[in-house]
Amino acid sequence: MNNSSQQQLPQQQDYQQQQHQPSLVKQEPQESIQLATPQSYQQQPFQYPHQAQPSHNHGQSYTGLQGSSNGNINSFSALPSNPYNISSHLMGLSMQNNASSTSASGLNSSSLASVSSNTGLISGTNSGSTTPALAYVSAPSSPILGNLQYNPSYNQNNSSLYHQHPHQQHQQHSNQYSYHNQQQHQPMTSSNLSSSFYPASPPHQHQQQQQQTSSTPFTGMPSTPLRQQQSQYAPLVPPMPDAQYAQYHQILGSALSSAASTPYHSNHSTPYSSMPTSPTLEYQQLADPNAVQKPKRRQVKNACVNCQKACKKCDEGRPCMRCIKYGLQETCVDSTRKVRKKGIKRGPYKRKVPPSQLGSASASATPTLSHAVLNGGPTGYMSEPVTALNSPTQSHMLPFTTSSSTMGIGYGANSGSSNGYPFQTQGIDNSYVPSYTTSYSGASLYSTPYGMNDGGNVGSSSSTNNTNNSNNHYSNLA
DNA sequence: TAGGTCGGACGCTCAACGTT
DNA sequence: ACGTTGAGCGTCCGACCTAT
Ligand SMILES: [Zn+2]
Ligand SMILES: [Zn+2]
Repeated sequence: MNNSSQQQLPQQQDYQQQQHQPSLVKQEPQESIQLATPQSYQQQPFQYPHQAQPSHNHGQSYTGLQGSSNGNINSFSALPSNPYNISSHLMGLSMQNNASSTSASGLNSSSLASVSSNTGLISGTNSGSTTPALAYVSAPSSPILGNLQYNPSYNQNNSSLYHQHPHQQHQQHSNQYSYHNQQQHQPMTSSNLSSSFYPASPPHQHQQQQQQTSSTPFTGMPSTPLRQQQSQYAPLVPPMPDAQYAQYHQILGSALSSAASTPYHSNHSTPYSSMPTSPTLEYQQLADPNAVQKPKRRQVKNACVNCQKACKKCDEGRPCMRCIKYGLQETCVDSTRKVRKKGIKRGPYKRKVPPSQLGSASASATPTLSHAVLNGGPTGYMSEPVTALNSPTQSHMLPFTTSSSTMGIGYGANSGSSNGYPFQTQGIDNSYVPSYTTSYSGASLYSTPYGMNDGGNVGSSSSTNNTNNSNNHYSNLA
């Protein structure tokens, strides 16, 4: 128990947007949580390629570690009655020790530590070193806490960000909440962040990464298999019984067997009404009813933090169906979104060519429809070859210019053109090279200076000065 | 069989562009 | 001023694995 850690809670909670958005930092009442003396978790040195960070940002210091070597750290003197949420108020302790970080006051100088409120997870990273680690602090009275856990999450430059979404990280300099739900957005406070530790998902240890090898940054993992440890708290939060689930949602039984299978709920605005067989898909009517196409997927504007981390379907309700199912209601809050950067020059736009000039290319679509043009896409765009049976039927608008203009042909566009290179090529082969076996990805085909991949996931923010990262999975945080 | 991970496909939004 | 383009960035499908 380290009193000092308690004292620092308040000041360390602003792990994330502290400097840029002070106002968003919510000072939550700190609870008396007693933490074991933080110890720098250095015993498991492992290294990861500096450059080759795993996609998905596994290494970001979402949850790093800080914990006693034996994992038995103490007690949460004030555990909430809610079995599913140990404490939504526990403060995240965060410290960092990297060059760019802000002051590292506190606990172990060498690490960034944080306490996951709802799980009691204490995490920290040692950005400067190669020994990030994560520990779960067991809370005796807690039904869901496990014990020491090593987290492969390593940290990159931005270790200062606690439980932050990769995409958000790259923009820490302009941290702002999404224009989307500003009023709903909550600062990444402990309660909110804690949610970022997805109880139902133990620390992310992707198998492949661990056992592997070159591709894995976690080659030097501790001898103890993470998976083994995970099992201890596998369901950190046991799924809520269906009955309860049903009650919660006020819907009848059978429909509740699983959130996935029965996404519909009156409280959830997401239109599930015409739900096809696929449980998690939401569909929209296609422009062409005759076309046998893959229905368009609908997304919620803002997934909750839990779903976001799990990369699972969320809905508009709060708590969302999924969180309800897993007893994560308390941490089901909207995830934050960054504000799109402005002032980015894009270069000249291509002009679409009228259908008539496209030859046989079928371009039936509405000319004015700029987005999600189905089948054939807008004029001047060619949809993927039919040969791509597996390929998404959504037309990935592959801009191809009929005119022999100098316009860049071949953006390796993906959705909406995410991966194209705006105007330059910088030596990169911009030509469009279809690779339809599965789905092509401009990113995979061409490496960009930014390691661009798809729109949002990897290196999306590429054009920014972001250092960072790569993907959008919150994994490690569990 | 259920649930966790996570690569990457796909969708949405909106500022930059272009045109009127 | 308004329509279009397409990049930024988010969601979440679905394959793969492990645990039960
Ligand atoms: Zn959700
Ligand atoms: Zn939720």
